[in-house]
Amino acid sequence: MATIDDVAKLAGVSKGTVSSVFSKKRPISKEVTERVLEVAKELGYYPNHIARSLAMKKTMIAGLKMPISKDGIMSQFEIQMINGVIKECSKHGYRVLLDTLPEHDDPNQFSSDPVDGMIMLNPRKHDPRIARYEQMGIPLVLVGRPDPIDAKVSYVDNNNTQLSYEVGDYLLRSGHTSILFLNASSDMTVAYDRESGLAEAFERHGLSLHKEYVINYSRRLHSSPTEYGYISIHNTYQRLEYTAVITDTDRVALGVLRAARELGIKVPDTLSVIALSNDTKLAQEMTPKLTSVELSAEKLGAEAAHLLVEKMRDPAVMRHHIVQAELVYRESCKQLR
Amino acid sequence: MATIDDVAKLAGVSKGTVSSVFSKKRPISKEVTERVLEVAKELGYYPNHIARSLAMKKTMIAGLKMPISKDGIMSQFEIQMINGVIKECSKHGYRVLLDTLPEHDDPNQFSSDPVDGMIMLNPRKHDPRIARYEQMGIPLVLVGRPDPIDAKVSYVDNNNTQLSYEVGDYLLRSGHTSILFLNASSDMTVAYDRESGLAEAFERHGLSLHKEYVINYSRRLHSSPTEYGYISIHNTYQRLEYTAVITDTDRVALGVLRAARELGIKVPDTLSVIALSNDTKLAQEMTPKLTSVELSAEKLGAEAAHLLVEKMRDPAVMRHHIVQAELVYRESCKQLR
DNA sequence: CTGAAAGCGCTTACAG
DNA sequence: CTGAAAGCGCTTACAG
Repeated sequence: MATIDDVAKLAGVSKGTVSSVFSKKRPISKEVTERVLEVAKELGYYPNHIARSLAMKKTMIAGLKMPISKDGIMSQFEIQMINGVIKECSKHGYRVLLDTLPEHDDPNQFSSDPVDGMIMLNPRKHDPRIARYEQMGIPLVLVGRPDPIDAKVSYVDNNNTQLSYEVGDYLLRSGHTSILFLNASSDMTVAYDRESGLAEAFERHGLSLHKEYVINYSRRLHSSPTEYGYISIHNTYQRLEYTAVITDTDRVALGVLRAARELGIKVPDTLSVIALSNDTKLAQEMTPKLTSVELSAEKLGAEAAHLLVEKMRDPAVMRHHIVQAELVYRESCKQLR
Repeated sequence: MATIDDVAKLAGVSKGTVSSVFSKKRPISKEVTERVLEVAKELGYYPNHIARSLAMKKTMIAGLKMPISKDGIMSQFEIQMINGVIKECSKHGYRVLLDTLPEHDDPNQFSSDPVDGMIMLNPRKHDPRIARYEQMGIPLVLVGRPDPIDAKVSYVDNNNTQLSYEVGDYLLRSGHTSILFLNASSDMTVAYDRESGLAEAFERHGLSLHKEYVINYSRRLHSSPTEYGYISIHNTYQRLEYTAVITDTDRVALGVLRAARELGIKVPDTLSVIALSNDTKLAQEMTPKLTSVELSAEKLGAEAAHLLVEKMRDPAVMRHHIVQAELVYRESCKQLR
């Protein structure tokens, strides 16, 4: 393919002039501009992004480091997060490089990415990569908090514990005292955070969260989140007699609603339902419309990207940002008093 | 940050030697290797990907050209497709550059991407970018067929026309003669393809597809796909008296089911419902379980990536690949005879 | 407004 | 096994 040299020669000008015609960084006379453009078109010349990046030390690309799980499945949360990153980046003229390649065993094989900055998902404990990006002088923003917490690194995160406290408090204040909690899979830190938040709400109301009212999703036991919700209601409703159920996601709630319909339980009249995340975005399209928490995975991504953009402008910027998930009241909960 | 020169000097060797230590492209003695590695570590040296790319004319990055809609929403189809692309690319050591930046008005501003090849979504009619990538010598694979069809470009696509023929044929053979078609937005080529496939099925059965039985989604008129399905049933059921409805996606079907419930229409007893795509993956979690088409968006992405990897190895490769969408029979359709 | 030249940080024949 | 030098295709002071 044609290079800047080819164009310069054929147009009878210097490379610098051709460069300026395309970058517009210094004024070029109209005649010359036209001649260069014409020749460029004739030759099918397009500036080489890599060469330009090398010369300018700037790529206008933001990296997103996101190890892909072995089964290759991205969660809805990840997907929305990516979406947020992309939107925010493209707003500022950055493109996004998805780096899903697994880490090489040999740290010497570690190669820099052609990026101006990096967003890293789910940092591990004592993640060595954090120091590496520091050394390379690549601005870094984490999604999820660093462990141990490091005041020198920027990150964004959700307020999971506080959130389930809020949800629990809302239901308890509404007069519900017996609440079924269909939590996330127990190996997720978010499940832990949520349970402790909910337990705290119970305590605050002089009650306690009974173990048998907490069920965890299990990929092994449940064929799908919806099935998980469906089965759990059928298995427990007679026995436990709760007046409200908190579900992991809206998909789980979908199963709860179905089971309720079958059992003749009116939602929200005899059973209130509330979902801790709005995965499928279908909450307001259900019958009844589902009261749910907007986790704002997308916002999380957008905030991370926003922070990164700032950091790329000024590497001294250092900040933490907690994205407040928001409880959206719709039609699936009822005040008992 | 440290460069190859710094390392070379401090280790008392040439740049070429340092280069070889990292690339392992030619053997370096053990002593020298160790010395270089030590110095590199001390200096915090990591090879510069951009400089390497320029020298090698190879980036190990695949581009994914995907204009982001103004509201910034990616459809489930796009998301799954991206997922497929990423999986396949990372399998072959490629990272993915998401290029969501809107096309610049000025074609002279068009800049090459730092990629070894490109996957482009939804090519437009007479898309000028196709020729551009050709000129730049960048291997290109389209997702969706080029318009007009160009034998020189590689692409993957669904068999949309045939598929809706199949769906129509299935319903007609089942004894349905009056079918409502809630099609995609009319500006999408897929909407055209589907309608012509369905019309063909009608003809084959000696019938014809009446215009008023075909409704197109409109972002302006409908607040959501689900709403589109819901409203459309309410607006037409008394007047048109169909026994089956084909919907654009499963989300539209969700609205249809809700409207049917309200109107006391039994699905599938008095109304059969079938969705042409399985966007939310909720088809089998609905009540009744929805008969729907599995478009295999992810497969589409993976196939595109696979083709691209081949093309990057050998630019002469040229191929079309049709991903067969599959009609999955569940519980929402009834045989009338 | 334009040119000549150095420089960005690597790789790669060529030589030894 | 290693070095010196040219080259990848741009940008950017410096000079005029």
